Amino acid sequence: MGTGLDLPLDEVMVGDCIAMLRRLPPASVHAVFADPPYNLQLKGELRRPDDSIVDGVDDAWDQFSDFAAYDAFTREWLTECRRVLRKDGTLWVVGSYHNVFRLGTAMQDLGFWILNDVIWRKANPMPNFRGRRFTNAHETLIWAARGAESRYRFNYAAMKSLNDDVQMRSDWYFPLCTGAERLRGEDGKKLHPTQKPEALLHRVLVSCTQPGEVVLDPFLGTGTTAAVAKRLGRRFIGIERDEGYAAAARARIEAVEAMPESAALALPNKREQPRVAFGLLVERGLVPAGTTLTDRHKRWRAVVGADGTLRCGAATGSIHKVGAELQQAPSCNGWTFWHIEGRDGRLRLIDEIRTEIATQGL
Amino acid sequence: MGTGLDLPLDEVMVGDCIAMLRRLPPASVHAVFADPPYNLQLKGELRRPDDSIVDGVDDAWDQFSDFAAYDAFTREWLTECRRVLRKDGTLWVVGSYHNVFRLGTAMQDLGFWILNDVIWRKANPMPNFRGRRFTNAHETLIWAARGAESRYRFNYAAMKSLNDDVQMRSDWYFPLCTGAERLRGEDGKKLHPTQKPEALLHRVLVSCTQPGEVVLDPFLGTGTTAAVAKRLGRRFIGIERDEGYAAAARARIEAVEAMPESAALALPNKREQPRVAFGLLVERGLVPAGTTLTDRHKRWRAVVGADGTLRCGAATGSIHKVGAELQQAPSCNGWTFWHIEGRDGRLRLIDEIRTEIATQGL
DNA sequence: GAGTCCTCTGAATCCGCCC
DNA sequence: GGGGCGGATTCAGAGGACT
Repeated sequence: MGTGLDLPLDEVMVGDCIAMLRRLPPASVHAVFADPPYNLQLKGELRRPDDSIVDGVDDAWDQFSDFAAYDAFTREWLTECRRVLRKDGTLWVVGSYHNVFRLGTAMQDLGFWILNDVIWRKANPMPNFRGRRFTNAHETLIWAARGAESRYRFNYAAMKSLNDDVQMRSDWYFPLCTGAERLRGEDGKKLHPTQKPEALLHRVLVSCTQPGEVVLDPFLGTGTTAAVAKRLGRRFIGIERDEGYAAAARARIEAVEAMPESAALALPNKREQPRVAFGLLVERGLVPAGTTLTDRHKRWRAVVGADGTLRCGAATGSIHKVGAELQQAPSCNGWTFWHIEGRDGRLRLIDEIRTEIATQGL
Repeated sequence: MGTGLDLPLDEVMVGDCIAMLRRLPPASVHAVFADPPYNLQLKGELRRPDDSIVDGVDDAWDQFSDFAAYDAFTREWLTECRRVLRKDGTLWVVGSYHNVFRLGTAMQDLGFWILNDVIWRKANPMPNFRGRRFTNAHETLIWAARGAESRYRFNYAAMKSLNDDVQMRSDWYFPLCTGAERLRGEDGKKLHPTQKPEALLHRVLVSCTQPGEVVLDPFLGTGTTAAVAKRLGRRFIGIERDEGYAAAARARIEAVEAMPESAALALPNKREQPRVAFGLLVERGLVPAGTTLTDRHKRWRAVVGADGTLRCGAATGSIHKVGAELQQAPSCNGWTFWHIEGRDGRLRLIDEIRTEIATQGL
């Protein structure tokens, strides 16, 4: 990233988001979180969702022109975000039924590769006062990679541990942003109509970034994304059109303290942990050459070679290859297939021995 | 509806859905439920950690060359559905992140007025076997009126009583269609890859139709929509391209018995409603609408309504209220008063059924 | 019969480093 | 960038077999 010097890190830029995005170098941020304005079709003006909805737009042409204007705006900022995103970066977008279908369609058309749609289930949504619809109790987030070929980051193990050791699902349950977390003016009125809860951003950022990586929010508002990014040891770039919101965001971010990096690091996925060769266990004498390994049901037995290969009749090769060949399976994880039989007859998985050596260092 | 004679009511039409839709008169159905192809575009095979192969949806009907082809198809059938829909009718569509954004965009472009997006949270989704994404644990339904000016039907009180006397939210929790409900061939394999649970259709149809009204499903498959419509005393029109699916649907529908109209009617206005979600047992089919409940001495009998109320002569309302009224008592715990009579004449307390479902979760 | 264990399966855009 | 291969990866519920 030779253009790193051009990145206005940990700053809030004030101005039109498309113009500001154009100032940023390409392929420079690891993640984007965007909470764009909703499409309420009046005079081409874009409004936030708690403004009153315009009724009586029954002219198909008007509708089309309004949606067309929103779509054009959407495609423009998404295009710039995609340019600024690194090849393996991912992008999050939030919306409700008013606009989320336009967002998702535009993303797919521009080449983004959708990974999940995630539902934020609100613990305390506003009731439907007229009793004419179901209580609108959720918002939708779309998570997408820059392209279908991206090798994006997903902190699977971190998400699993956040969720009591079962896979994190696509439906998340969080309260609205209220109480002390909600930014208010001196008059006690909320500063921003759609301030998102920090817990939501916490999960988003922990899921797809590491400390030190750069998170961009083109619709920063009062700075939830930046505040959570700073606390988690991520760098941020915020863009906000409204000077008042931007000022509130800066003050809020200033008051945040970053946690120690040891705490901010996501639990490493197993793929990211240092690899231990089976040969190392042989060299160290933990699985001496000549040892006989067997599977869980003691159906097959194979002998360890001095070079870390296994031999079982004609089958010879890595612990994985021999395991697959014996089972006539397309593949096999030898670590979780082969056991050592102790003197008492008890079986011990070779993966346990690997874990020991990995935690002891090298 | 002067063209009523042309409506092929309570029939399964076999053929291309667009061609069949064009045969139907305009403004003739009250509701549409559509579960179109998702355009999954699966590439290679996927294996579980135990090396078994996932039976993915790779059927020919789900193959489209690109988004443009899928969009064109979508606009065509949606256009015909809108033509066939009555002015005040509503349309439901189901999708996943692969296609739902295309669906929603097309609907808005065609003039549909979105009322809600509803999330079906799956109790038992398939896990993400490679640990590369969040578990895809939901599907999205879009509910829309024919136009912004439609005076559509929403059975608010019925939804509220189904939901423990609290407004029904936009996030619904149901198990997948498995076990006895899942249609299987003689080989024991599922007949259709994407059969929807009847509980889902129960809630959909009770929310937006009345007995006698007409429900159209242009992608009928093995007939879930029609079966639930018949049980609820609604008329149906089903369109299915595959003769095998259509035959299975016809047999399934034939075996369904309509509940008495008194049970099928949604409550016209607010009343005292069940404290506990008795309605959940109704939706899940554990205490089907139309069932007759009786007390321990078989002195009184009352019929279960589709919205979770009880009806016994003039007495109508929650299981508790009706029990109290009949006994002329100040109060009554309906859970420990009402029984279901089995075929063998044995009585079973509804509280036992509640206990079962409560321990199973939600 | 009660309890335990095992097997099967569901709308799935499901790996990544090294050579 | 393509091929080879090491090795990482699952939850809930139903149903059947077995103790």
